[in-house]
Amino acid sequence: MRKNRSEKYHKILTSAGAVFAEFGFHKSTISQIATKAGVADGTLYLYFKNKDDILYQFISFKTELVFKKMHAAVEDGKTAEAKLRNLIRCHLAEFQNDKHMAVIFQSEVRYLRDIEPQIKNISKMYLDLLSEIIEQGQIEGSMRQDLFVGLVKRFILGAVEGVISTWVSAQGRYDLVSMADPLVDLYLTGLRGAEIKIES
Amino acid sequence: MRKNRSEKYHKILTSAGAVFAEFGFHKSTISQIATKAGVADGTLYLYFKNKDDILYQFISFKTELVFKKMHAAVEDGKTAEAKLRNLIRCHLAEFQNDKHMAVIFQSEVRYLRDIEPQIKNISKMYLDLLSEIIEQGQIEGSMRQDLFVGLVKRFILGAVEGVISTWVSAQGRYDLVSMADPLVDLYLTGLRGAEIKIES
DNA sequence: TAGGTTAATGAATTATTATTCATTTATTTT
DNA sequence: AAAATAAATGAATAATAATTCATTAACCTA
Repeated sequence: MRKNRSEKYHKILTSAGAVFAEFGFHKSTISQIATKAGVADGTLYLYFKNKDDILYQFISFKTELVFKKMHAAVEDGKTAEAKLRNLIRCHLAEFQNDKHMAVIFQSEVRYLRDIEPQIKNISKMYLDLLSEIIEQGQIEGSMRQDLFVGLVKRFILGAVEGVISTWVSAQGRYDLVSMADPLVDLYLTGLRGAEIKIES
Repeated sequence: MRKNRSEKYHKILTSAGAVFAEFGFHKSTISQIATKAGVADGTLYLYFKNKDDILYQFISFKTELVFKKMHAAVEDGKTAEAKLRNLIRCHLAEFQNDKHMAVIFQSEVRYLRDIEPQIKNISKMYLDLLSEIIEQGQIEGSMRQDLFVGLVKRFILGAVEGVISTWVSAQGRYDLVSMADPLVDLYLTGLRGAEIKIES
C-alpha cells in the first residue's frame, strides 16, 4: 500500500465518493470504483488497505477540510450569535458544495463507527464548537442562563442535519445556504417569537 | 411464502430486529436471524420473500404501530403547544421503549428508500402532523405568523432525531423521555429567551 | 391409524465480490 | 540502452452468504 497522497490516490477517493453516494457503501463494488477512476481493480489495493479503508479515508479527508473551514468561520464572528450564524452558514455551504460527501455522511455514519470508533470524535468536535458558542452567549447575556448546554447543542446539530437530509432527499434541487438565516432565527427566537412585555 | 401473521412470523421479525440493530442490515446474515429465532434458515423464506423483505416488513410493522400512538397523542392535546408536547413525548417514549427499532430507523433509512420508495411517506406523515400543529398555533396566536412552515417542521423533526441518535450512541444509558420538556421549551422559546421590555 | 396435507429442515447450490499475485508495462538509474 | 526498480494490471482465487429444494417431521381427517 502506497503511502503518499498522489494524484491517483485522490482520483480514486473522488471516484469512490461518487460511487458510494450513488449506490451506498455496501452495494458499491471495487470494480465500479476502479472503472470510474480509470484504473484496474488491483490498483486500489496499492493505495488502500481494503474497501473499508477507502470509506474511512474518504471521511477523514473530507472531515479535516470541512472542520478547518468551520473553525475559521466561527473565529470570524465576534458575538456568540454571529459565530453561530457563521457556523451554520458554513455548514450548509460546505455540504451544498459537495453533495457526495453530504450523502455519505448521512448514510454511512453508523457503519463508520463500527469500522473506526475514533470517528465518534468528528461529531464531538462539532459539538464542542457549539458548547463554546453557547457559553459565550450566556456570558454576553445574549443567551439564557437556564439552558441545558448538553441538550442545546444536539438540538442545534440535529436541526441542521435534518435540514441537510431533506435537501439531499430532494436531490439538492433548492438552495441550501438560504436556509441559514431563518434557521438561526428559529434557534434564537423559537416558534413563539419574542415576547413583548410592557411595564408601566 | 406464507401470508398470515402467525406467531412464527413475529418471532422472526423480532429476532431480525435484534440482529439488524446489533450488526447493521448488510453485515447481518440469514443464519444469524434464523438461529436467534430458533428456526432453520429455509424457514425464513416461508414467511418472507428475501432478506430485503424482512427489513421492509420490520419497518412497516413498527411504523404502523408508532404512528397510531403518535396520532392519538396529538389528538389528546387541545392547544397547539399541548399537541406538540404530546407528540414529542410520545416520539421519545416509543423509541426509548424499542431500542432496536430506534437503531434501525437511524441506520437503514437510506437503504430502505432504495428497496421501497414508498418509505418516503413515513417521514412525510410525520411532517404533516407537524404542519397541522404549527398552523393551528398560528391561528391560536401562540406561534408567530412569519414562520416558514416547511423549514420549521424539518427543524423540529431534525432536533428530535438528533436527540434520539445521541441517546442511541450512548447505548441508551439515560432517560430519553425527560428530554421532552426542555426540548419543547427550546422549540417554543429559543436560545435567547430574552424578552423585549418596553418601558413607558 | 392410514393417507393426505402442511410446515420445517438444512445441506447443497448459486451468485457475488473482495482480494491476491504472477505477469506486464512504465520509469529511473548507471 | 541495458539493468534495475516501481507501478499497474486483471484473471484467478477465496470467502462469504443468499437462496433453493429434496427430504423429513408434524399435524389433520375420515
